[in-house]
Amino acid sequence: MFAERGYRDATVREICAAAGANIAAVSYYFGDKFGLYRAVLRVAHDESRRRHMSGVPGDAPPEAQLRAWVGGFLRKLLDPERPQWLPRLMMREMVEPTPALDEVIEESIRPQFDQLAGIIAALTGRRRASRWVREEAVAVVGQCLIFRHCPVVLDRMLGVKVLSAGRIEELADAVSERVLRGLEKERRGPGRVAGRGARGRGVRP
Amino acid sequence: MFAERGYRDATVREICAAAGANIAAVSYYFGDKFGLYRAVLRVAHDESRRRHMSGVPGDAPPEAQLRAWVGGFLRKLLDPERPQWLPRLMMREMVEPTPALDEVIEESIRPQFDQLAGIIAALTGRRRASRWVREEAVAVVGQCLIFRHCPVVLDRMLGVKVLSAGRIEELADAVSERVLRGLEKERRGPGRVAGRGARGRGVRP
DNA sequence: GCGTCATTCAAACGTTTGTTTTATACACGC
DNA sequence: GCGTGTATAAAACAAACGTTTGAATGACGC
Repeated sequence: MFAERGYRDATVREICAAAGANIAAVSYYFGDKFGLYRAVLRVAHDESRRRHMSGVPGDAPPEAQLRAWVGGFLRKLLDPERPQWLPRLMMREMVEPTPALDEVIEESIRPQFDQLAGIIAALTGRRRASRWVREEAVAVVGQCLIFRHCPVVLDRMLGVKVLSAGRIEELADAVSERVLRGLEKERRGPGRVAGRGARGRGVRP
Repeated sequence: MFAERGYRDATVREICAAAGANIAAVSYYFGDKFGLYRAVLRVAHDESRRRHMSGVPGDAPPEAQLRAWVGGFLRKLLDPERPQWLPRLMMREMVEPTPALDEVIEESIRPQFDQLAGIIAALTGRRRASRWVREEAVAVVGQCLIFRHCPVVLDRMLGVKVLSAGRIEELADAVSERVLRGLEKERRGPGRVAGRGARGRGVRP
């Protein structure tokens, strides 16, 4: 409910009603409403970390790694079959930061971002910590986040429901191919498979 | 105040106090709180449209148009010298849509988006309304929006303050160059009367 | 001067909010 | 059985919210 309606709009009465608990329970167990929110946030990115860290094979060519990373990220953001409140809660925390944001950044966002930067570094032969690589990574993240950030607007601009389950892998293909096209000139020899390296790995349902 | 604290958290009493007006004025002039919000939203994107529509020269080469569009968009989002509440308000409306979102989409977002799609169409020779062009446009928007969406996180990931005034043009350069790199293969020559219609081989399967 | 209208103001209204209180039910050691 | 500590329940609490009321103010035409 915090994810869906925001901290302020989610009332303890509704939360307790949905949980089948008494209103006084939140004060009894968490001190106050914000204590409950912090607890929710904690289990949120515990869950998030456990789910995502797997899935990007370290020995595959970097093109495939990029496709796998984008796919994992988009599934985490959009897959209707997994709890949507996880990414929604983090989105909210970014747009409207509470004192709890720092913890989310260090424990959940940075490791994932560094992983992506590593893949781009491997693709281009540049240093993972370089400004250029990190800005490219930001561009990749931006292309993914917009789908979670304003799906309603995108549905209207594209004329389709982006959030539908089948579309996710298509989106991941499109994003990673676009990124690879953009990096074409910078790509170094070994893994060079003319953009096809990333294909065919999709876990289509 | 709606932009800074959200519709719900901004109270009528605070707004009226800051405006030097009486509390009953909002009921008298706007009907209720939401009427006031809609009025604010209206002047917001009136202002927004007036400011942005200028500046993208229609007769320049499409590469320059793209750079101008991105620059204008990023300045609108980030320039600390112009009122920040404008883009913040729209961001909020996207993340947490109210019944007023429809109006914002049609009157403010869509014209701007179509303008970008037109530029990409001119760059690649594809139809402005095609799915491919519109998805490329979404990618451009995504790369820009992320800077307004979660500046705090980006500062931490990049190790610099992205919002500083001097950086905006650098960012615009980086984004438009990255996009042009990604469209390289699709670009048609500067002699721009080349064949109309769908350019043979689609990238999409 | 006077009535009329639009506007402003302080006060009050009825809800809803997060939180606290008070009472009750249950489990366990002795 | 009994006291003790823990968990749940319903009710009450004060504060804050959006909104309404009714009186006061001022300008204007006649």
